[in-house]
Amino acid sequence: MSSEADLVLLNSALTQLMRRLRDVDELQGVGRARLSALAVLRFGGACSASELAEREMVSRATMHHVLGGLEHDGLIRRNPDPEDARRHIITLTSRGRATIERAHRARITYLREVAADIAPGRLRSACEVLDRMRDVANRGAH
Amino acid sequence: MSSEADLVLLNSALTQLMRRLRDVDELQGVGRARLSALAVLRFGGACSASELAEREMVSRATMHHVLGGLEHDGLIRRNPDPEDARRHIITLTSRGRATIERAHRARITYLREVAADIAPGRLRSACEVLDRMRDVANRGAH
DNA sequence: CCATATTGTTAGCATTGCTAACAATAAGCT
DNA sequence: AGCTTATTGTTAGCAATGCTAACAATATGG
Repeated sequence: MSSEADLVLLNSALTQLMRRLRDVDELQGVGRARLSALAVLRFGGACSASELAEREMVSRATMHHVLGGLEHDGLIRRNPDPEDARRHIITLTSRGRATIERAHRARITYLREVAADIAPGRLRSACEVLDRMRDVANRGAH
Repeated sequence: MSSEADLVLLNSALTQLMRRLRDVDELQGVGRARLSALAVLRFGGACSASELAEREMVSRATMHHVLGGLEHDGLIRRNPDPEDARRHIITLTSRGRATIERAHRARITYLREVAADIAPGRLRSACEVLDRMRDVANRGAH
């Protein structure tokens, strides 16, 4: 039983906040898809290119291109899988890990600045609400 | 004085929720940049191509391409400005207006579903928090 | 052993973004 | 008036991110 006006406000706030986070990301000099792939590797662990494509909900061909760029920039390595000659296990290089951690820090720092004048209790409640919404949304997305 | 863990959670929830909203957008059969341009025209009013580019924080060349696609699909019109022969005033066609309103409805409907089990008071508070954060972020972005 | 599936790869396309250049037009200054 | 400068739309050309369709190499299941 949520108010229409609340949801409209939420939609535009989400959209514009996300745009600002994109601006923060762009300062890293690594594209969105590449940064996102690094994040999946960092927080989800090493895996094959196909599995990475699946986690990112992107085609294998697209992930192949993204990984090509990341490898060219020395942020990942493609290691042959000893148990399956078709596969490559994708791992972060130390530069790759440093890059994604720096980008993550930049986002958190930015969010802290932007939330500076929000009462801690209200902020926490809002985070819980969004986390719950994310959960419900992801449940439906599979 | 915001907790690190809250902000980390907020970042991932924002990112993933936004991805779901993108999925909803894609069902409209109109690309992101085009949908966004339609939204600016619908909720900000008719304006020139350059002004549209500025509002979307995108180059004139990029906006020119986006408008080309929208015009080709019959969603906007480029009308010569009687007061300035260089300019075109961009207006929505009725199909363009219908398209952006349908897309907006789809987003709101989706958010309502995803927030179905959140208590109205908590949801409202969360919306206010995000609205405030958006305000602060946009203040810094100009 | 043979059919089928999976994995990575390539080719080719569309969309979204950029910068650099250009012509037409407007605006400002002397 | 004329001359310079700024703005507007446009084009060309590039890069990144996405797609599908096809292919070879390899696994897997009968």
